[in-house]
Amino acid sequence: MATDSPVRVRFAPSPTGLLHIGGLRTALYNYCFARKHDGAFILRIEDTDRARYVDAAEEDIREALEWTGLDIDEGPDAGGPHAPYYQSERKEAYRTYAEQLVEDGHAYYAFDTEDELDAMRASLATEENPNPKYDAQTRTEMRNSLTLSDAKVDELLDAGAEYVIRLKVPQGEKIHFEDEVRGHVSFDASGLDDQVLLKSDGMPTYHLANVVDDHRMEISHVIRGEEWLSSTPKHILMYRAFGWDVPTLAHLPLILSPNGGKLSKRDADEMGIPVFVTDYKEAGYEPEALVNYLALLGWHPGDDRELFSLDELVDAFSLDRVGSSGTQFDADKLRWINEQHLREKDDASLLERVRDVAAAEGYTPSDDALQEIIDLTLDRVQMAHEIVTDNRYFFEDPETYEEAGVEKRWKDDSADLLLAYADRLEAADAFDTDTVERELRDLADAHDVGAGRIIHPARLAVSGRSYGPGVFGLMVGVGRDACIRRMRTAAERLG
RNA sequence: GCCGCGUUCGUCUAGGGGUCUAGGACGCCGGCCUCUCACGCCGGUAACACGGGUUCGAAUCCCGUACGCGGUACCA
Repeated sequence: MATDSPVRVRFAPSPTGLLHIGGLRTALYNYCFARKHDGAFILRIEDTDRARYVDAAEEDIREALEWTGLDIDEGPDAGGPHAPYYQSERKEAYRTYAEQLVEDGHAYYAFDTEDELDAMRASLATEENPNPKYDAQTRTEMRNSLTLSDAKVDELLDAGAEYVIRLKVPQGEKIHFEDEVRGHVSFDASGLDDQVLLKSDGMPTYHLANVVDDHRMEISHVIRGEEWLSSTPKHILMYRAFGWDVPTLAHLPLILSPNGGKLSKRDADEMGIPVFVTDYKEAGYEPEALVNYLALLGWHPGDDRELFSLDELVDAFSLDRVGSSGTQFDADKLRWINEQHLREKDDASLLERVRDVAAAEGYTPSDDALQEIIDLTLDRVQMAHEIVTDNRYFFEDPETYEEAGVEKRWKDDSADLLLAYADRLEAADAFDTDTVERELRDLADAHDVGAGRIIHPARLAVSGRSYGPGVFGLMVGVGRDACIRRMRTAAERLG
């Protein structure tokens, strides 16, 4: 294993759709590992599947990485010594490598058509073995350069017949490797099939392109999802056939849906758990929070800390603290982490953040007013947008009054008390929390009632709700004219 | 079906032969604070999948079973 070489890791997504949350976590772990070891973080676009290629996917990946702050050292935009970073642009190079394998006896041409393959599988499939392989056994009965004469093979090749190149998996061999998160892993080669390396359209499969690129880009550590664990022995075989060192391997546990299954678009929608990174952005999560949460999903810092900035994650990260079991997504915890990050934001950036949110809702308060609203609401929300969307009374008069609140707090004398309070506020020579409170308490004394007798109706009148920030601050945040107006309106509406 | 990987509170996890009457966090419940709601603080609930073995001693090591997940494509 390449242990002394400089750390070079890659995030190698396939542009087949929007970037999945699991993909972002893979990118994050790679990023942290690279930064931790002063290595390089490389982005490589694995666009070898023409059929599933989605044009907007690459832009989405780029945006997701930028949003979360995972800076790329080498890649399509950043450039680098191993360009191009698109596999589709290296089509011919892979063919050369595949042919080299054929020449060396580690791979072979196969001319079987899709129908022939289907027929083979159909005839061999049994209940015991529903997925027959193209392996050491079956390849002897198929049309390939192992069963056909050299002359026939040349003839087919010359005639431009469609073919693939398949890996010639050795028989009865045990393939062992060390995984940084799982320890020792071994597979029996007879359980593998003769993996297609070069497709009939001339494109490499993932397996070929991945091994070739990881080698030529001098990737030191392959950190990827557990879904690749089963194909790792094929990759090892290829490294061996090429005579290359195998990078250090680390397979990350998969992210599961809260009900245990795979995190799918469908049940994610049903449980309000976005699958795509862009959906988190749209839902209003702080990128720092998402990153923090994702880091903790399958990795543990070794102490009791839970709140991390990206830099702190880098500092604390190590592969040997990555867990090996699948991990269920917990939206509540994410929200909690989001809340913590929101509170750690400095005033200026929080103000800017909330200003954007307000603007999106059609509100354009002054910075002073907005700052006041933030001060009043920050410890009552988990999401930035909730400062605005859960507290619209700062921007507009309430149209309705919370029923349970009215039931509980609105008494026979409430209207009269509020009317009197409104008059006092109108006459007051200031409108700050002290004045507002003093006027209220004086009024309560004058009527010989508890302050709550006015406080609660006032809150109801001004915000339409029975809960929220302390009334005095709330009223100042709403403003004198609006408060007076709303109290008089409520007195009229609620009697 | 076969192959592989996994299994500690509901969830994320710590712990990796004795320090474990199993620790932390989220959630949930209760209390305090209080004009309400939050915040904060205090307290509580709740787990070693099961069965065998090894050992003086097992959550920790081994085997088996169950369950979960992944793979089993000219998809990645």
